[in-house]
Amino acid sequence: MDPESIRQSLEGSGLRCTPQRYGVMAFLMEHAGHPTAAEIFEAVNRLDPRSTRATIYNNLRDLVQAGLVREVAVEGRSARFDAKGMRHHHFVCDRCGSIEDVEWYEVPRPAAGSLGKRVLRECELIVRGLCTRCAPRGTLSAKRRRRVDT
Amino acid sequence: MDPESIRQSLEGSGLRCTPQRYGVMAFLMEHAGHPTAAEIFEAVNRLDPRSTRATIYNNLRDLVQAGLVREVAVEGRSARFDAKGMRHHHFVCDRCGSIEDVEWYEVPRPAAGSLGKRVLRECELIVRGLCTRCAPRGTLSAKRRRRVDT
DNA sequence: ATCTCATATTAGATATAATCTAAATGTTTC
DNA sequence: GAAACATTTAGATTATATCTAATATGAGAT
Ligand SMILES: [Mn+2]
Ligand SMILES: [Mn+2]
Ligand SMILES: [Zn+2]
Ligand SMILES: [Zn+2]
Repeated sequence: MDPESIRQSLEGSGLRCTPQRYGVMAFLMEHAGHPTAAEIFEAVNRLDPRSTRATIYNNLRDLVQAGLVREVAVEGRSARFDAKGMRHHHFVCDRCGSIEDVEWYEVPRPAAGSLGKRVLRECELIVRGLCTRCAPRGTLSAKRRRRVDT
Repeated sequence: MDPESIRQSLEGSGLRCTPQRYGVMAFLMEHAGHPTAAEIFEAVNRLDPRSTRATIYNNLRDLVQAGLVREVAVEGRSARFDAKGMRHHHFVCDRCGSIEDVEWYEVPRPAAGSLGKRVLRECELIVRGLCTRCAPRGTLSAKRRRRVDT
């Protein structure tokens, strides 16, 4: 990912380009795996400038507010994050819980009658099933939902 | 909601129909508002047999395992629950964060090519926008995402 | 290049949500 | 009614996220 373009998208959103913030943004752009704050913390600190937990959370909050990052809507304990690049849907594995991107396509909107006075902005999809790694092991025992390690 | 049918769905899933468990299930069936564990705790205890926090969580876990209840996939700190009655999609308000049901309809599946070897089970929709209460106030200031009280 | 100050980072404390523990209570089976 | 099993309970514990207020720093102004 182009370092200069990251700097520019940060500054274009009125955010200073600090090493810590840059690290979070760069990591999210390079990893479409929807990491948790803890995973981001560990990853960016494995390289250089040691960020604090608080800094990671602060930056995630700022990046979300700026519209560069979003928190992914999934069930489960900890928030997962996603650099907002190309629009896309999500696939969630019943067995291991991994979340993968699914190529964007327009989805038919609910009938006007069923929406009432609500103002609709977007329709996003959550596709569920078994991921490539879990599919072979059969459709049973989709219980544990334990995230297998990459 | 018919008390006897609740009892039956519990026992049909191999769960004993205790007052505490019944209370959780009945509350979820009567309130399509996707309450948190804390909200359920407070509500069922406002009536009679005082459940413990642990009991609420235990029963939610059991009900989810039994397939009678699901945890709703949304962003945010605490888990939200939903009695699995009729299939439906969800609407999430950008402004107040409220989650409402949207009448079910089949959604076109992703192209086979974009799914790869994944095994697809279901496609559910998250519709975003402004709820009936928030729509009049205009589309701006969709920032706070503070849940307004009912 | 240096100054300046709004912004950002930090360590640690605190808050909140969820789970665990082991003991007590309730229910079913024999 | 005793044994076996399921459920509830209070309280401790863990996990996740946020807050605080002291310090450091980046980027524009000079
Ligand atoms: Mn994604
Ligand atoms: Mn629902
Ligand atoms: Zn999987
Ligand atoms: Zn609203």
